[in-house]
Amino acid sequence: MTQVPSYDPAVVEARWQERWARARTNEPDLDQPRRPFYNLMMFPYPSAEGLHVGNMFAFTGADIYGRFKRLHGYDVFEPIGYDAFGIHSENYALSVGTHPAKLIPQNIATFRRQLKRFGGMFDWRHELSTTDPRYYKWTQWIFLQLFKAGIAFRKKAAVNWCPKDMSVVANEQVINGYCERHPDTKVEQRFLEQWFFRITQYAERLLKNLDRLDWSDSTRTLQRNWIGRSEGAELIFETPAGAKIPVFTTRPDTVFGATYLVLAPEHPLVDQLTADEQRRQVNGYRREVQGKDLVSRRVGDRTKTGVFLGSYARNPATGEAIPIWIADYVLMEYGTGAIMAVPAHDKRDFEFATQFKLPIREVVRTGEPLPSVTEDGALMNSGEFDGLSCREAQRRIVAWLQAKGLATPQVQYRLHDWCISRQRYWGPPIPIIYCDRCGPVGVPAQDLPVLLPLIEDFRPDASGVSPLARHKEWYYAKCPQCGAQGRRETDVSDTFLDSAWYFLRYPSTEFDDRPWDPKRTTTWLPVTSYIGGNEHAVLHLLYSRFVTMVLQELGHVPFDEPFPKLRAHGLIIKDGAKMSKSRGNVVIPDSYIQQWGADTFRMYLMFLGPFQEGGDFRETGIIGIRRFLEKVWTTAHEAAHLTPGSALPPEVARKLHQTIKKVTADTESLDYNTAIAAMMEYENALRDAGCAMRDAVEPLVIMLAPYAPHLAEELWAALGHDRSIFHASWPSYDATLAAAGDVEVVVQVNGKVRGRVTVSRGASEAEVVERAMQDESVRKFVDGKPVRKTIYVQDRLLNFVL
RNA sequence: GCCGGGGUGGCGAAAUCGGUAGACGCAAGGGACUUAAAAUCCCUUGGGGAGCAAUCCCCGUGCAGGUUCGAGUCCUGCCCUCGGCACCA
Repeated sequence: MTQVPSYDPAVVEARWQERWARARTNEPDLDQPRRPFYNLMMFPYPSAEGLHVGNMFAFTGADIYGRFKRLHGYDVFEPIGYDAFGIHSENYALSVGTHPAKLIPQNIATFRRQLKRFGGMFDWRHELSTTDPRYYKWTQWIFLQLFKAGIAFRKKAAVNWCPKDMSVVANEQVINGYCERHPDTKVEQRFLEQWFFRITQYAERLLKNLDRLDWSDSTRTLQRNWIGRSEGAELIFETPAGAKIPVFTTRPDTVFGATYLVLAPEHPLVDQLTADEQRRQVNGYRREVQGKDLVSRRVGDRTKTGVFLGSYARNPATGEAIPIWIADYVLMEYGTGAIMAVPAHDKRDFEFATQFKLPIREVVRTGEPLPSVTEDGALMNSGEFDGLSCREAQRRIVAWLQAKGLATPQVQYRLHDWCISRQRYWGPPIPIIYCDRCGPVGVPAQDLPVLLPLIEDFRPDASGVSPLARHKEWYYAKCPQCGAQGRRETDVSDTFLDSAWYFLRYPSTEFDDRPWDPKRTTTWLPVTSYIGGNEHAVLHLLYSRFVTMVLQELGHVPFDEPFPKLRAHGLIIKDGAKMSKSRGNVVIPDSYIQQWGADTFRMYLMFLGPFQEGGDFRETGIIGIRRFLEKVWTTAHEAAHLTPGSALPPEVARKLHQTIKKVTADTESLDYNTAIAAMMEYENALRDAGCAMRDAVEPLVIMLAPYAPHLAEELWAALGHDRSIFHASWPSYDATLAAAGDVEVVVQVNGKVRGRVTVSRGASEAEVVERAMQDESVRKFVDGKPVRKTIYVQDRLLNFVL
């Protein structure tokens, strides 16, 4: 018996991590790659608790894919960085009383240590942090490109305002209308002038390009629904005084049933349309709505509220005067901020009309009870259009009203323009100087970055002025155009802007005179494979696509889609919910790695369930992976002591080729759990056959390398190789051999399994029928009755229908 | 309420094209080895029933229907659960 050393993951893993770093194993030649493969994973937000198991699940899955491609001969570039700006860091810093500029480097140091310990194939030369001035200089530069192109603009928009914090709070900080930090304080709305990006201008392109992206269908569906294209028409309702109220509707066919109008409370025409006797009530309602936070205005079936303005407008189809109301279920942000209410055929309008006793007129006969929303029906109560189908009527009615100047066909998107202003401290300052004479002026490129000053009192105070505005030496700056004294923009930008371009920066991190090097960019981008969480399926991905599209239009990058191939992984659930600090269910991987080793823990996470679906974190079962690795360890060491020569036993050879086939396919499709199961089966087969031959073991060690890289390196070296296993090639399989061998065909009688026959693969139907009829049990159930029909599925099943 | 996932043994799961439901692993039970224990190895393990036995029969993939020779897989309606959300006209 050969002497097999014992497996000590701590020693093995430290050894190989040190060797990888020394030999620069994971640093591809970015300038002269033969087969570049940009393997990107969504960078983490470096929280104070450290990298959690959910992060590690994501990174392991992405790393396995990168290593798999490396073994296929690609020059894999796998960078990592930190998305470290934002409200979370700032709030955390406030709560512990330490400056974020001090906290973040600590957090990053922890993350870096954890990322190195788990054995990711990261190219550490290209690490980046969004908080680094060398990085956010270019975030600001991108803002300026959009500003110059007219894509960045200012407008007023509502924010959540906590009177106690004297500060803006995010939607997620609003709990049932109250401030997260002050449970007794109601959050209000305030209207502030803010910077927006005109993403809506790109809605059609963002939507259309989805068709050619290699993304999962569910992610594309989420994006499509978010963009929310709907076709309809803008109809004009005129008041006796001549005011024109445009409304957007997807159902112009129901215009004869529009019995009142509803405007958003913020609608600019409300003042003008309010009758004197209603003014007090209207103003009261508007105040009430403004007193509500933004969050409680969304979601769910709420009781409808609203107020009559006391005035009327003319229905363009019927000519009758219908009342005008305001209600908070109509949003200023969508369409024209006004709707024609058709209570008979819209659920919300129906509820509202019922509550306020407004007339309901059925105009589509559908045979269903009101409100009937289907478009399968014929028009009624609609004058000359009676009897038409809804589709037909939509075209005809719009054409008819259009001729009278009262309608325009229109496409509306649910997507809003992107508000990038944050009334906060911890972010990149928006590089704008306000000048009384010149207006908002962009900071010249040579003056970038506009450094975020390291002020101690970044806490919002009672003045209600942004923290940055209190620092006069920073706040006042010369107008770049006329030289007069100007004031800096004191808002910082959204973290989604930081992460909307980080993939462009990674290959070019060493350049300070350009955001990305053109040659590096054409060599490595667009990103070959992007893997990240489904929770970012909408915002991050949409914003990145938008920024890339604009940069392409402006001539800065040669492609308009940054992520041609994307795969979304599932979430790791703990105690019935995703891991988050607020839920207190965060699991940190360190102790598991210490106890079991990174390789075991990586594989354990991947074996938990399907990578693209995620699963519940639990602690039982890690031992199973460890046992498997120990078995491979033993088998490989035994093989190392045998002299190669004789051919593999046929059943081992067959199983080997079947395994290579399955592991190759499953790893490519990210079905890591079943790939691991296949390797386990193979190792079991080797032990059953008592076969520890080099030709049987080496392919297994290579297949294991993406999953358990340190262990694979160690075994590869033990097998006598002196270069890293990642210079080896992925094993190929012989399809004929993989398909060889006998198969068991199930024999059914009337759909029930009554017997099994073993035949050689690809046997003819006649042969299988003959064999099946010899089976006693099958004969018993056929019982001499005539077989009406025989169904044969090659190599699988035979069914006699009597 | 809307959008997108998911629901299969005691547990995590597998079944890739409508064709043997439960691969692989955990846990549990039994056995071998050991002075003993740990580790390791071997066997059993969806539920119910028949048989001395080899073995055989019935039921079973959230619920109720449907299509089909055949449904975990397809269709209709519902329930539960996770993630996202901006009552989107």
